[in-house]
Amino acid sequence: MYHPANMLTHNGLAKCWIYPPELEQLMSKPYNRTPSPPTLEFMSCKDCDMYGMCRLASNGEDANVTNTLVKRRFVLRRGEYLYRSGDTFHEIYAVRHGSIKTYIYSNDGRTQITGFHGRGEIIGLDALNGMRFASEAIVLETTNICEISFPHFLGLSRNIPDLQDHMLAIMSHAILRGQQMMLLLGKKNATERLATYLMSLSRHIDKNKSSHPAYKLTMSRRDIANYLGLTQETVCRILARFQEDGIIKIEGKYIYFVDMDRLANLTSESPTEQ
Amino acid sequence: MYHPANMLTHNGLAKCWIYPPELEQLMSKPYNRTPSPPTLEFMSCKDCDMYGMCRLASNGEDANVTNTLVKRRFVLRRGEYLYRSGDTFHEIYAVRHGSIKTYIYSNDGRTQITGFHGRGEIIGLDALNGMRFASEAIVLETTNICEISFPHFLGLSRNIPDLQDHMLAIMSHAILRGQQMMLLLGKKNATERLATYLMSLSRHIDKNKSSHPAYKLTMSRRDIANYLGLTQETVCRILARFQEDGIIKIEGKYIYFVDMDRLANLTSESPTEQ
DNA sequence: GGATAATCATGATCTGGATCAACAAAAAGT
DNA sequence: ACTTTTTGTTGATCCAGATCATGATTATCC
Repeated sequence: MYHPANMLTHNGLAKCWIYPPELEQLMSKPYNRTPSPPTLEFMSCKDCDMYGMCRLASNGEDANVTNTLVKRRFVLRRGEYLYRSGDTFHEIYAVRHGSIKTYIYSNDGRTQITGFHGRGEIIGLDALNGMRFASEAIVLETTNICEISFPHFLGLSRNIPDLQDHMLAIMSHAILRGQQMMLLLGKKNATERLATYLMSLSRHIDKNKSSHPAYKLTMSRRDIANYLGLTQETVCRILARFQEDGIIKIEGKYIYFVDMDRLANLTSESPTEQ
Repeated sequence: MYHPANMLTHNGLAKCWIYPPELEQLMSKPYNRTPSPPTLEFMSCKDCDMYGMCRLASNGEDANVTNTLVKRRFVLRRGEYLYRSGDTFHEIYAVRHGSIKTYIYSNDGRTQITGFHGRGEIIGLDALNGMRFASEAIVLETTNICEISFPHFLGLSRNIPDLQDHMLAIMSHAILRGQQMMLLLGKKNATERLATYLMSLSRHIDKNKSSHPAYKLTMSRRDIANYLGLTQETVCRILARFQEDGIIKIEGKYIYFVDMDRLANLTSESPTEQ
């Protein structure tokens, strides 16, 4: 399997066994070479999109307490790999807090980013056909990850049919997402791609940051461009135009959504649907 | 849900209950407005990629006889819909023989073909999140379809864990396919796209047709172009160039693979993998 | 079988976004 | 604090593939 030279280490050792929320919070605090990491506020399982699934596994009891599905949580920092292509598959992962990018290689070394994954999202599902990861997952900011042993999950789902149904729905959703990306890459122009992408961030938007809903872009312009089948320069230019037009406002890594209706219109999708 | 005006009828009535192979064969024979339909040779379940799954459902017995998983088979003809976007989801479908294209709409009416599906492939898996079809499936030639009731499947898989695993693997594979398409649409040029597409047909290649492996293109140039994020004209030109270069040979709807090694090199993927 | 409509093919022109280039700003490292 | 590296920004130029146009085949329909 092709791997271009890469400075980043595969820090499997950064993983550690499950620990109480207070300690967890402490562990993700500012740390040597990271001047101002995102503050990792305490997050209850109840705020996680995976809560439904975790609760199903716990027979309806509070998943935050029972930990039936998730046996292990750990923290990874920017630049660390969660898995690499070719790794044998044992676990799937849920993002509890933070963000991760996944990408694949063409055989001549070009890469295509296949997704940015935020809180509550499950990744690694592309590996369970073939039992090896075909993609790579790299962490974009200090990220809290729930690890789910796949054999353990299968065992649980034998007795809890709803859990199986839930997984099928999640995988079906991933297939849908792929189809939407085919539409974006195959039929939309650069402006529409950017607008669609920015709108898709709205799910993670922080409404308490300022007068306008804000989002912290943990990925670089280059990453966004790669994901959308464009170049860095084009992404820059279009973001600048959106800002000139008063649709967004950019301040460093933060993007403020000033006029989301207008942004929605630029996606070529009606704003009500999604 | 958006539906552009369309001449073709949603012929749900073309469906009929399961019937013996001989009758089945008879039913798909030449028929009024179809001057020379593809001859539908008798096909045993053993030749179908779904055989493994059907046999699992039948507890290892011959699926051709037991019909545990598939309760109904039917034939659709060119231009008929298998399902349309917005239809409520009850069944998934396996292509037993023939070919089907699936596509989605952007909200302003552009379409993106999301796949061409041949024998042994399962379609409809994108619907089980939301329980409505998000895509449309239209038949490209006289096609033999196995219908699998999804609730029935779920019931079976409760008692047959391997069946569930098999389904997860199939869905995982569909996710992988989507990622590969993102790479193709996001990073490959027109020549590479065509070469990749033609190579992907090799799975269905008929080696007995002539001196060279042959494939009958049941989809139009326009469909291929749409699928690959190109225009009709570009597809035409590149196919013509491939022919000039002695890589393929085109005769009407048939394409002959003259030099598959050279074709594989043009995909940007090493020929050994895939 | 002959009219009509799709589909396919190929040439001429145009353009959205890539590429190239040069610098500014921010991170990371010492 | 100061250097080095990475990331972001903006302008000038170029080109792969879209668009436009026209005719040749091939299906479809009555």
